[in-house]
Amino acid sequence: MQQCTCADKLKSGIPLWRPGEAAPRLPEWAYKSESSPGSRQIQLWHFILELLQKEEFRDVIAWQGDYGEFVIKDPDEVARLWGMRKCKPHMNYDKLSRALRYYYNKRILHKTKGKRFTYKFNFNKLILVNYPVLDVDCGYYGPHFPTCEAAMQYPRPMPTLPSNVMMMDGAAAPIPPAAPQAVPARRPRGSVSDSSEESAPGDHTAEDGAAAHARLHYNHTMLQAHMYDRHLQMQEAQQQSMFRPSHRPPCLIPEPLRLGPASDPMAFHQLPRDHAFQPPKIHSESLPSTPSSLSDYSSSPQCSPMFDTASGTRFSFNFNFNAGSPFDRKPHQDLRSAFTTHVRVSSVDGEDKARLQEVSPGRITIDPTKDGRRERSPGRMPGLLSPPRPMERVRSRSPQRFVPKVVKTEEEDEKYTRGSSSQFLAVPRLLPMARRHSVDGCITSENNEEGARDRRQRWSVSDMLPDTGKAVDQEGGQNDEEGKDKSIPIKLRFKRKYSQSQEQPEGQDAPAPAAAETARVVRPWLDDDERVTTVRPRPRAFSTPAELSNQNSSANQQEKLTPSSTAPSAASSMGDLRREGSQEDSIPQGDAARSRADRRKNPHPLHVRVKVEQEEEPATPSSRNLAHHVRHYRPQILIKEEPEDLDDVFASE
DNA sequence: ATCGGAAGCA
DNA sequence: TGCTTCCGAT
Repeated sequence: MQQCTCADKLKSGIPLWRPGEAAPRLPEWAYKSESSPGSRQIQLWHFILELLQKEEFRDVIAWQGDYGEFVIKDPDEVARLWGMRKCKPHMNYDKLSRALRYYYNKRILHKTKGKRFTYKFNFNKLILVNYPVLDVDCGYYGPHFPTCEAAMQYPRPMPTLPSNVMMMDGAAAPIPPAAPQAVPARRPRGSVSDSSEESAPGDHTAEDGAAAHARLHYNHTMLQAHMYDRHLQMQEAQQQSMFRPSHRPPCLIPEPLRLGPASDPMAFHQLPRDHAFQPPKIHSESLPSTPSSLSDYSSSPQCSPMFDTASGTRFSFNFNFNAGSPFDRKPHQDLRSAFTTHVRVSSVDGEDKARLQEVSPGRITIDPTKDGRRERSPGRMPGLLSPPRPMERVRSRSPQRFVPKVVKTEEEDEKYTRGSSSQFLAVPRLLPMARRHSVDGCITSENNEEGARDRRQRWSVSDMLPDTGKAVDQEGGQNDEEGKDKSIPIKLRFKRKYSQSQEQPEGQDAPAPAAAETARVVRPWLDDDERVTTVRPRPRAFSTPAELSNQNSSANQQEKLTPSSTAPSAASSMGDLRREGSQEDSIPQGDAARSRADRRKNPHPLHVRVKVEQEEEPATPSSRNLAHHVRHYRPQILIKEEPEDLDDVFASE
């Protein structure tokens, strides 16, 4: 019996059939599954990424348009190749596209509407699902298949990045990454195997499992943190370009320091360049012709998704910070969006608002006690930037000082529904709190009277927090209902109120604005699927609005954003924020005790509400496919930013 | 062209 | 579980 599988043939170099040939009559082995116990077949999206990486298939399938977007130029050929790989000689585009459509529900892909044969990867999803990005075991797949370390042609550390700022789970100091030599032997190309089992940290290295895991954790955190930073920088720049006269700062990011291996926690960039995967060009007509003034981002990366084909499970990106093409920016931003996921600012003081987008990974503070100014939220700081594996739903134990002011909009609601999934990477708008504005139908309280009432409302809310010891409704029994509710636990009372307000139709016949808004906006409890972490904004000195105001308008084109965009855009969000921040002179200082300079240098950390949000279940799953849908029901992360504490917010009003 | 239900397969 | 196959609807 011939046990030769497709995989065997591929490994041995025996072609199944050449692209372009008529569908052959396949030999017997071709009809056998290549799957065998312990090794899963290649998945379609892996395969797509493979093709996208290979130069020779540029005329068949290629990156195009936005980041993660690709166009199948020759559907029949792609189908044939896929069928070849899967030993399905009758594969065609109709079938292949059905498989692709299944990725819609899984949020791996979505269709680029209006563009034929054009789909877009949801790298956000991929990253989360395939966490960790880094692994100590990095397979090698030949020149087209980057090793992990090559994939992590990591941006050189920011000069401002202290060596001890990342503190995950209480770790006081970073664990240095393994030396490159520790990377295990390379796997020959062609071994299509799922390394999910075989690449567990420590499996192939001499280091002890805990250390490996810690390092992995660290690496992943660093990666995400850095991406997060770059994401924010990009948003900042783009947003500036949208709302400021054009003119660009000479250099947003200082020339990176060349750090030695000992001091460089992410020394991947010192690895040989020939391992680096040359990313597909992410050029496109949708990207702007960026003026040279933009190109002085010293560390603009070439950033391209890469699938670790050897592992079959990991997904990574290439950073080439030496190859800063202006065309890199959009992808770059999207990539970072993938890590920041959804950021919303709802309540910060003027300066923090203005600086929020400058949050630096080097300043992401997991251990909040470092700031001696005041005590922070206790308890574990969940992995906003380093999600635990597996993703766990953690209930924040003590959200005492945590008074979120989340303005929930229909837009936001829709954003997380499948219907608007075309904006996977969109970052929701940031809603300034100190001076709340009406956004998409949200009720405002701009005038003084309402503002005052609003303050009372919010104070009352904070007073109702369990830890204040003042669980007395200072609203003075606005209605009988509320008086009756006194016997109800506070949290439940608020939940009820919140729910009621959510059910209120927006717009006409709204109840008293302040009450409605307060009820809608303030949600002082943590839901079961929410957690709290803390982010410290990067010091203002790193980039100022004035510097950023020089941004030209090309980023606008780059984003292809319009005010009427269906989904809130990062840039518009940041625009809201920036405009708020620019009014800082008109906003009373939130922390009178601190000088402005001091606050620039040491911005208050921000509480971040991290929501592990279940995807919306697809509507009306069929009976048979119900289980199917459930299988694909995966969590996502929603990040909502919160003020460090109430003093800043309330004092600023 | 695209979508998605349904059933089947490994 | 991840498709593959088929097919009716839009």
